[in-house]
Amino acid sequence: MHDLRLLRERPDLLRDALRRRGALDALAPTLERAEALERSRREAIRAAEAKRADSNAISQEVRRRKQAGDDAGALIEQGRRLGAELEQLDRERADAEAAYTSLVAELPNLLLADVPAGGEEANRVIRSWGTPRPATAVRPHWEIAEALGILDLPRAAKVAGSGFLVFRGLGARLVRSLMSFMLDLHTITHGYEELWVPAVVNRASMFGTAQFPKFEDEQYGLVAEDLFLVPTAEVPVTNLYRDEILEGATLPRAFAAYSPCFRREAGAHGKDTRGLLRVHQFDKVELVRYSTPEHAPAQLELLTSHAEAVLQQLGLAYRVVLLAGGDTGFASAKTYDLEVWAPGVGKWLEVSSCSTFTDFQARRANIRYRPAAGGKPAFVHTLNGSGTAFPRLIAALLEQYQEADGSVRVPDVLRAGLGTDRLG
RNA sequence: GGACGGGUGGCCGAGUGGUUGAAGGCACCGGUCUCGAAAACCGGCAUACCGGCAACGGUAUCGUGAGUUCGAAUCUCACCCCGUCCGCCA
Repeated sequence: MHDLRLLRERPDLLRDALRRRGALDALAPTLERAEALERSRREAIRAAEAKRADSNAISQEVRRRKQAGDDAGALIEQGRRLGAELEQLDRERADAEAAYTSLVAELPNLLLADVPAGGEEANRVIRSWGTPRPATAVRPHWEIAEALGILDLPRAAKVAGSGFLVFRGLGARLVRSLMSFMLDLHTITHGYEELWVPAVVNRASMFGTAQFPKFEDEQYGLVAEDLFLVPTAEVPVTNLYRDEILEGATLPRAFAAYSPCFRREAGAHGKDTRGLLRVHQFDKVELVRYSTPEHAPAQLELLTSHAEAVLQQLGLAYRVVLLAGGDTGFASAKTYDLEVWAPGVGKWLEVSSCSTFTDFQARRANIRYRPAAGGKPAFVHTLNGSGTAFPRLIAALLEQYQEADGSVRVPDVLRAGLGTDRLG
């Protein structure tokens, strides 16, 4: 959600962001309609409020006359007629406002100045870490996992459907170990507060983080309850402080939460369908930070470094990619993707996406802070990043650490949790 | 799932149809007093939108939404949430 005043006074900023997102052509008509709607909206508000003022004045006069013992019958009749007119004007106002806000809700966030224009091809690798294992003589992870008996895709498909997972034995224990490893790293070393949150959320939460209304068809819903399975812990964690005012002195605040994540992946049929690359339910430890506006850019760098630490401790080669405008998510103002090298499939796999949302989510969710220096409450900046998503990480681990004899070496930091230094 | 009670400003809390955006208190800000502080006292203190260069004016907001009424925090209905008791249950 944008500041409506900014929208009115600096439409050039929005146009620039849309251009860098490569969405200007697609959204220019929306923008023009919004600008036209804004005018009729204001006219409707003015008309309705003027009529309401008349109506209020009549009510006051009725009261005065009644107290004075005078007859108010004619006035009451006048008020009645005014009320009918008012109803009409109010309806027009409501229609104009609804049309305008629903249109504005479709506009993506502005972009920070250093986000490159263009689509995926304009993404920039900012830095790399580790030595990628050559993509030769390494089997893809689904073959390794099947051979080790730690993943049972056919039975997962039987009990739930394609795109769902059953880990078994050390595979299941690997998931559990990753959960502990990541949460310990972020809470003990990086200072995050650990949260355990609902796996379902309501509409207001989905709107707050901007999954709704634009991406409703990506979500699994519990129809009878009007609740939705979380696509990421970002939703419950960011909405934790919805409609609240935080003390400025308590910022920045940092939360780490494990949750299962559910995504319909509508429209992604046929892409990365094998193995662990794209599934409907996966596990993730999510990092969320609340910041004042001035510190948010630095907070994004810090958050990204915390997600990177996971990969470093696991000894996995990765690269940090600054997404171009066209690849940057709807609500994000700037995003770094962390891509881990998976030699078996010969691809860099996105295991984390670290973003700053400026005040875009905070407006929608009405999350404010009272500046420590005093002054009016202002919207916080929200940030989040995966730290990290499990399935693709597991794929990279299996492919990176497979030995010639078919077994898989376990990185040091997972040995205690797994109770072994070798799978197979 | 059933019965009853309740949701008012940053917080607590009055208010059951008419100058109530809403008493009072706390917190916060400014001042007087003081060497300084506390206390006491005085004053200030919601947000959003619309119009206006501005002073200022208007409108909305008492859980949410609809309704009754000339007029709703106050009456009606639905829903949400919290509490207490009962039932059920891992």
